[in-house]
Amino acid sequence: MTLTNNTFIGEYAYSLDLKGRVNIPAKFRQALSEDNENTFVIARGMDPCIWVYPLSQWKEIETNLRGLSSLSKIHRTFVRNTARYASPSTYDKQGRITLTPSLIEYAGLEKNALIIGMVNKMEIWNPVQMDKTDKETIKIDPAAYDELAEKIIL
Amino acid sequence: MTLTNNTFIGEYAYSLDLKGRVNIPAKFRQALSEDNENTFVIARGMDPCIWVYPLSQWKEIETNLRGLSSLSKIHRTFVRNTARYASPSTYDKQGRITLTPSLIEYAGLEKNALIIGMVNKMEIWNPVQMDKTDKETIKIDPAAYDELAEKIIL
DNA sequence: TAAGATTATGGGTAGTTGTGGGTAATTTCC
DNA sequence: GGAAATTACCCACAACTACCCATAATCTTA
Repeated sequence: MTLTNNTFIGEYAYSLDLKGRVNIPAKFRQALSEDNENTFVIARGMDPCIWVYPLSQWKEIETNLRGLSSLSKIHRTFVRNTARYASPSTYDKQGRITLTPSLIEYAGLEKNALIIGMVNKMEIWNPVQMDKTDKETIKIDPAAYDELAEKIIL
Repeated sequence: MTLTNNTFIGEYAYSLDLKGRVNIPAKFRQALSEDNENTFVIARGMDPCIWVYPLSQWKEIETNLRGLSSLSKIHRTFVRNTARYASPSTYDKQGRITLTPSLIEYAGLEKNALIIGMVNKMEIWNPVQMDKTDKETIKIDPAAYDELAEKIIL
């Protein structure tokens, strides 16, 4: 079953090799539309994980960043922090992308890598860190979901 | 992987040699479109760093500067400060540009240089100064980012 | 169930990239 | 006009990265 273009769901466990490479799940690769040229853009996530965008998705973000003027300090800082840790990565013949040492360190990745589909992008986590974050998440005030209820029908 | 034309993302650590040369990351050079003739324009950044524009991008800025009337003191000052320290620099066969002593001093550059992709341009920082600025950035009111969150979906 | 195809993981190699230094051409200054 | 200083261009090496091949495990299909 082929998924909707550039849409990622599900969870996969892979390993990170000595050269900093991780496999992209075959299903995710198949979901990539042609214009992405087998390329993803990896960046710092808001949580301690790596965000992986399809190239076309990232280009939209770039377009928006271009619209911000560097005369504004806030805008400058935002562009810098967003673009700084981002890096394009084309997957090889075996379907792997190479992560940057900086992002591996940021996400605290070791041998194991958990890849999670986030619909418009994917996340790469250290499984240990994911567990920890899961436990903290439970403490979220259920009332916070009320706001979402207005936006999303499950 | 060839990037989008004249678009720069990512962070690179290079060294400044005794002749005042720094390497331009290979990826950035490859992203330069032909009409730039291997040339960048270096200028003072708003932060204590050097801004490096592709020649074509700089020409657009010049056009915008032409549109400012010197009748306004603010405009006069802005044009003067922008144009004053700007200088074109073509990279050599090894991919390095030569910085001016004035800009090296302004950015407080020593042995190490941090090159940061800012989408439409790049920044050259002394890593020590960058760290300091990063720490100040953390203090920025998170609410200020909310405005941006409405414009850009990550 | 068995054979073939696909997928996940490891490692080797050739080409590219970053850095230092050298030499010739150009500019500056007396 | 000539010497000194500066700049631009070129060569060489070491480190790294992208690309390729090999193998084992898993899934698919007849």
